[in-house]
Amino acid sequence: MKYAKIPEITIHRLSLYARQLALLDMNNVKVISSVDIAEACGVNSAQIRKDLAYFGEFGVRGIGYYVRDLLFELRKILGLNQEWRLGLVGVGNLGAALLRHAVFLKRGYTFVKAFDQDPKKIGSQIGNLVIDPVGKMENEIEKAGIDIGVIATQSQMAQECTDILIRAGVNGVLNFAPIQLKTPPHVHIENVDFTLKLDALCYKLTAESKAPF
Amino acid sequence: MKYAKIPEITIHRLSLYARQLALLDMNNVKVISSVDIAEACGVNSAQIRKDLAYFGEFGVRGIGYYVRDLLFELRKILGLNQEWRLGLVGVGNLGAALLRHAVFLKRGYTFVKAFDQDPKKIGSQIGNLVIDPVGKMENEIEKAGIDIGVIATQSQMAQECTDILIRAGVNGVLNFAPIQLKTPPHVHIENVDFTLKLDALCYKLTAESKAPF
DNA sequence: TGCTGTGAATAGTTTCACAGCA
DNA sequence: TGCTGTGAAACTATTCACAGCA
Repeated sequence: MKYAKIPEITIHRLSLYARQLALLDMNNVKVISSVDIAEACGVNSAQIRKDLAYFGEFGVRGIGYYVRDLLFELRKILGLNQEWRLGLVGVGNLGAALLRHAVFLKRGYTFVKAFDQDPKKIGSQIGNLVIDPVGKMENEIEKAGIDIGVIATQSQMAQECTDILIRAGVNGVLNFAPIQLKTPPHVHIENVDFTLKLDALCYKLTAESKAPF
Repeated sequence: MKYAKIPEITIHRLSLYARQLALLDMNNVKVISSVDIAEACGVNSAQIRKDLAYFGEFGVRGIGYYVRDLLFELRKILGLNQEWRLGLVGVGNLGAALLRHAVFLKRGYTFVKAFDQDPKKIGSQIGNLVIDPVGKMENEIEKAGIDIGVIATQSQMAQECTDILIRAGVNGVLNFAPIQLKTPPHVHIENVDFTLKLDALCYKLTAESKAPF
């Protein structure tokens, strides 16, 4: 085990491995080799062993990895062995869909607050959450003990809302708005940017049709 | 200009640059330097010049880049100077939100078909689209001339639906399901995976609180 | 034997630093 | 002068290949 700083991409892959192991565990698979995880995740097997080596030695030579043990370790590494409290900012089409999305709950993420600036939405209920005004955010976030802010506002509002989140003490932001947020270094941002992914698809489809065959 | 193969990450950055340039153009900025684009996008300025160099010489020494010209070139490179026809598979919370999402239309993407397997949803209307049964997909997709399939189904359905898309001749898939899709090499997949991003946030927030200060 | 863990080799990406040009 | 475009250097990530061990 090394004490180097861990590449971002390794973390993303660990999450991928964890997901795959959860699937295997559900199917009652007990032991698996790095080659088989690699196959399922579309990566090289040495990559997996290297990724894991940042954090310890989890395998058994000649055998492989015990699915449930490795899953447990990965969840511990990623910090998924605890409940995370999310606050949603912007309850438009996308925001509302996220609130209702089962994936979050299944994985220990709970939306405990939702904010919007539209007076027509404020006070209305989605699931068991009542939508609060953005004006109350700064106070409510601290009260509710929110760990992670989820930005699903229009792009124009995103920076302003993020600033409020940060003032309220939130250090992690999941940003769905297609904009580069400016934040102080202690705040962690992850962007979910599907317009960018769509553009990349278009490039590939276009470049391919231009290429000589 | 080089004829090397272009890294995926360069394409993603080009999309980022294009977005930034569109913003500048809207604000009537005429000329900009790589240093200023770099600042706005959070990258190194040499990076931008290198990325552009894959495709040509778009700048003027001593001056910088003409915003509108560079934007035009980037849109051409990415293939955004045409209309793209999208087909949605899975009209759940997320799928319905995507159909209603203004971002797509603003950028030349149009959903021309939507499919679901739920008999209660089939025939109902969202925007100006009537939801069709998944059973009709293979035929309808070819008829509708769909370029890109958007998977917003449950994970269990995602692979099956993708297979149908591919059989119907779709070569580009934007996948919102948290699963690694298996596809033949000529098919391009982009994954929009916010559970993975959330996990990464949790890691960073956790690792930080463990780190020595 | 058959796997993991890892040093070494390779491949890829980013940044520096400056020549070259409007 | 003040920028771009780009070789060279530095850095980072991936893959190979095999020692080491259950």
